[in-house]
Amino acid sequence: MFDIDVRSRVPVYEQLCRSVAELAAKGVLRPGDKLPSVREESKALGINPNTVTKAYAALERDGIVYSVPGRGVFLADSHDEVIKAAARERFSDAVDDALKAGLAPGELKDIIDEGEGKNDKT
Amino acid sequence: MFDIDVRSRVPVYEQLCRSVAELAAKGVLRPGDKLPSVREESKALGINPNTVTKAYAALERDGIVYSVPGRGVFLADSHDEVIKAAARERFSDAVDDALKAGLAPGELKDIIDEGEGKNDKT
Amino acid sequence: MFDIDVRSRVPVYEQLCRSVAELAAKGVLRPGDKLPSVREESKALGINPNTVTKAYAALERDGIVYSVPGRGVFLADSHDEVIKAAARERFSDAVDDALKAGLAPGELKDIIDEGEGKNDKT
Amino acid sequence: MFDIDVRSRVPVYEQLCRSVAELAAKGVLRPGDKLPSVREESKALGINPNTVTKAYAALERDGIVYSVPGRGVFLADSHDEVIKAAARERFSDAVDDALKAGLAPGELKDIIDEGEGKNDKT
DNA sequence: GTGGTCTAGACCACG
DNA sequence: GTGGTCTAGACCACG
Repeated sequence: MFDIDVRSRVPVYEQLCRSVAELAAKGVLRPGDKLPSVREESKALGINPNTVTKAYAALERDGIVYSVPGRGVFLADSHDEVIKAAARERFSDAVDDALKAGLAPGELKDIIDEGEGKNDKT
Repeated sequence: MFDIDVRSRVPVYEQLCRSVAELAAKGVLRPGDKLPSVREESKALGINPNTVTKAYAALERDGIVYSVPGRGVFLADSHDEVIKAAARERFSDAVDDALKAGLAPGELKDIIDEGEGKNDKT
Repeated sequence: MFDIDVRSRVPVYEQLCRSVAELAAKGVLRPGDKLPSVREESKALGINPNTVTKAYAALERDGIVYSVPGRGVFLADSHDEVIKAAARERFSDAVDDALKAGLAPGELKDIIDEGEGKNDKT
Repeated sequence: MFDIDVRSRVPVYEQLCRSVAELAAKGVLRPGDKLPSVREESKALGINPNTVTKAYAALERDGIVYSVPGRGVFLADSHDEVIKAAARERFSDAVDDALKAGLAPGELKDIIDEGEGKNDKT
C-alpha cells in the first residue's frame, strides 16, 4: 500500500508521511479510516518500528491523523488544506531554485504539463 | 559575493554550490573567471576551508568549474546546459511531489507566476 | 580484505576505490553486498574515517555503490559496465602516451601478455 | 612546438617532459639539437620559468638532455632506450590496472588497434 | 550504530 | 600562494 525506497536521500519516515498524504489526497484513504498498526506497517515495509512511529507522530502533529491509545491511528477530517499548504510551500521553494538556476517560467510550465501526463496512470 | 546561511538545514557546501550556479546562470560569473581561492572564500564566509574545498569538488565533478592546482578554481565553459539540466530534473521531481499531494497543475502555474514576481528585483 | 599502501603516491582514498572496484570485477563483492562500515573500515586499515568516507563518496558518485544513512554502504547493481567504461578510458589514455613515447603497438601487446601472466595467481 | 594543457591533472612540468620525449621519439628533435631557453619557453607557453627549469632538470636527471652552463640545454645522444624504458613501465602499470578492473587482454589489444589509428595524423 | 557534515589544523606538490 | 590529501575529533539525523 505504501511506497518506500530506502535508497532515496529522503528519510524513510518522511517518505511514509508523504505516502499517507498522497493516498489521502487521492481519496484512497478517507477520514476515519484506520491506518495499519505500527507493527504491521514495519513488517510490511521491512523497516524499523521506530521509523513508523516517528512518521505517525509527525502526521499527528500536522493534523493529518489522530491516534486513539489502544485502538490505533486514524485519518483525521479536513486534513486536505493542511496537506496542500505544506505541498504549496515546498513547491514554491522549488520554483525559486529553478528560476535562480536560469530556467524560464514558461519552461517550468512546460515541465508541469509533462509531469501531468506521467501521473495519468491513476 | 556568496550567500550562506549557517542556520539552514541545507548543508553549507551545497548552499555554496547553488550560489555559484546562480551567479553563473545570471552571467555575473563567466567562463574562465577565477573563483575566490579556498582560503579567501573560507575567510570571507567564516567557514572552514575544507567546506569550501568540498563545494568546489562537487562543482568540479558536475562540470561547473575546473581546478588548476597552484593556480585556482575557474568557471568552466558550457556550464550553462549542465546547470539547467540538473535544475530541470530537480524541478520535475518537485512537480511530481506537488501533483501527488493533490495540487492542480493550474495552481502550480499560479505559484510560478508569484515566484517570478519575487525574483524581479534584478 | 582491502589492500592499502600508505607509502604509495596514489592517494589512500583512491587506492580504496580501486580495491572495491577490483573486488566487484572479480565477483568477490556482489550487487547488494554491504561494504564494511566507515568506522570498521577505518579501524581495519588504520586510516581516518574521513578518508574512508571520501572513498565511499567517490564510489557513489561513480555509481559503484549507494549509501543508506543509518544502514550502511552497499554495492550497486549493474556496476560492471560503469567500472569497465572508466577502466577502458584510462587504458586508452595510457596507450596514447605509450605510442607517443615511440613504443610500437606490437610491443604493447607483448607487455599485455606478460601482465596477464602476473595476474594468474587467482 | 610543445603542447601544454594547464587544466590537465598531470603536472605541467611532467607534460613538458613528455612533450620533449615525444618529439625526440618522433625524430623531430635530434641528438645535439638545442632546446628553447627557459625564458623563451616559459613565455611561449605562458607558464612559470621555474616550471620549465624543473622539467629540464628532470630530463637531465633521466639522461634525455644535458645542459651546458651559459650555452643552453641540448638533446642527449642515445636517449631513446631511456625514454622507452620509462614508457614501458608506465604502460605495464596501466595494463595491471585494466586487468584488475575486469577487462580482457583481447579487449586491451583492440583498444591498442584503435589508438594506433588515432595517431596516424603524423 | 550508521553515514553526513563541519571544524581545526597539518603537510604536500606545484608554481 | 594554490589546491589536494589526511588526521583527529565533534555533532547531527535517522534507525
